[in-house]
Amino acid sequence: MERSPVCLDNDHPLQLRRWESYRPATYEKAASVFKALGDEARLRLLTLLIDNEMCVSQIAALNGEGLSTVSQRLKALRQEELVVSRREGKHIYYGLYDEHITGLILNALGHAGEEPVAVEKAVARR
Amino acid sequence: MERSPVCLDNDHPLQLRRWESYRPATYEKAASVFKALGDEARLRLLTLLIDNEMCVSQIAALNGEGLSTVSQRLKALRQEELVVSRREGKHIYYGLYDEHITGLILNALGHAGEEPVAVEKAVARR
DNA sequence: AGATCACTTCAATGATTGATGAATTGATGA
DNA sequence: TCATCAATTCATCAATCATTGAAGTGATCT
Repeated sequence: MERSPVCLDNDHPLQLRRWESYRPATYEKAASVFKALGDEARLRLLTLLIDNEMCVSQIAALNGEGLSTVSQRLKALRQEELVVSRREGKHIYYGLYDEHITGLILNALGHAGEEPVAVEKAVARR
Repeated sequence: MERSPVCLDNDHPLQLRRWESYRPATYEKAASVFKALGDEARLRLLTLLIDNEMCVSQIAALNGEGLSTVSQRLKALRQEELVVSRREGKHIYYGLYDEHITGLILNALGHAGEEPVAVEKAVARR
């Protein structure tokens, strides 16, 4: 690995309390949830489930996608506890895990939907 | 592609208002922000920046990593407007883009840090 | 101006990831 | 019980991603 500069000699004071206060498993878990959300197809699927509890074949038909494609996506979301499933007759219905998930998605879409900000924003924020 | 079942014949009523109300670009942008957050190394780096505005070589030295590794990570975060940079003398200092980012990270870490929930949680929520 | 320093960009590599058809599971209905 | 249907799992392939050393950039200092 390349050598790091030695600017620490110049005595940058640091307070690492918050950074150190989380366990490795916490970072791992939080990152894996974000990763599950970080795919356009999965995010659209989650948004769809805000208004409608739906079965797998419905979702597949609605988007013209394969069953296994949709099922794999739902598996990823289930593993992160973003959705829950429920069998009813021949169908398995999926819905969002809880209201916290709804808030997370709507919040993100709300921010992403805003117009591009001015270049000066990063400076003006202080 | 495999054939979809035809359960739509069974007449599932749907209301797609919210799902349809977002533009493709909105989903794309929101997903790409989540994707940037969905990497453990980047998430740790962001958390570090909550308490400390830091220069690249400081970060690298703190974790025993290469300069270019850290610089590439910061580039990804910059592109999603999660961090801002500022030159001061020989150093370039990085900090979080705004307080909204701080809230997003702390919220996610807070949830991820909770103890594993009971199996019945998904049922009990209704 | 020339040298040095902090950082960024480039390019190559290995590791993950998402989509997909085929095979499988498990519940339902004849 | 046997056939059917919805959904899942498996295995493969292409595409994307993170890391890393080397080369490049641009500001600072003498």
